[in-house]
Amino acid sequence: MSAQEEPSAPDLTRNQSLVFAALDRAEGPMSAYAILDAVRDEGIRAPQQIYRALDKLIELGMIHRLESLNAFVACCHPHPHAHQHAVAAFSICERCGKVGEMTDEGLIDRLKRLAAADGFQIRATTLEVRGLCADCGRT
Amino acid sequence: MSAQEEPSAPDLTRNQSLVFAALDRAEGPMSAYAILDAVRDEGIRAPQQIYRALDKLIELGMIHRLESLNAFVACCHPHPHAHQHAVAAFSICERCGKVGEMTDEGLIDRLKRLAAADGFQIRATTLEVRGLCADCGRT
DNA sequence: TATCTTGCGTGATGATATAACGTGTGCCAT
DNA sequence: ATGGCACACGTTATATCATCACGCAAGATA
Repeated sequence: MSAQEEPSAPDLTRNQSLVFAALDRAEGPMSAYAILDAVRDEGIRAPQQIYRALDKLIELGMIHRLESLNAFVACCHPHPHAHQHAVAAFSICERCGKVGEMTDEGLIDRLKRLAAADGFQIRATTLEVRGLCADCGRT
Repeated sequence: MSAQEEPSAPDLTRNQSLVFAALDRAEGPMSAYAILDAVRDEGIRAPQQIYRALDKLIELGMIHRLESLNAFVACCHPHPHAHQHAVAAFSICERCGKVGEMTDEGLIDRLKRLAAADGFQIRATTLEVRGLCADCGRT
């Protein structure tokens, strides 16, 4: 570990901050265009501005993309950036839309080994399950 | 298990057959519009016709959707339809585009348990890894 | 026959994502 | 200081992916 790690995320640009704030407020997944609507008042006008911010935030590990939803969520981890965060699995409730973020080192390990058996080197992982969350499962 | 299971897939409609054949020939993922281009000669003209066929083929388990690619692949399993097929994990090479289909019952089990710990009931699973395949990994 | 279901064909539209271009700003080696 | 570089920005246009809504036709079924 090297010396200076600010605990919070100071180095976001204005657009990146606005986009992250919108996602963070939402406490649920938002599409890029929903985010655009949410920040239009702050002077952002074009999809491209959103997508550029999203790319950066993903790179920083502050948000995740949900491929099966074409949407984005703020990462649930307490510390907003820096510090390696493990590959996450997402549970997406098809009834209420709530998204849970889960981590299981053993699961990831197993996946890595499965891929490695075919000589495949993993660079990124998408792990999403859809179904009913605890609340909705009670019917 | 009930009585009649034809070993092959006889009950596809014309459009469904054309779409499946295109995917099967390709031996790689195709977008819906790429499929459309591939079957335009056979009289198919509109996206809707493709998407309807894709929906049915997915329902039959003959093809898979790759969420992280917004594309589709023919299922690698020998038997084209009927007979329950396990949840699959896909490895997607970012260099050559090749897609591998892997299965690991233990992995799925672990995922199920992880979800169940939160009271989540799984109905569908997306499991895709991106990286370098064995060939491309040799640089 | 009357009705149901299922798939089809079509035109329009909605939703998601990127291309391509130029501008501005900070950095810093020359 | 000035020229080059890297990076984010703003904007227009366009590409790509997916669905809606309508009506028609054929086969099942009662």
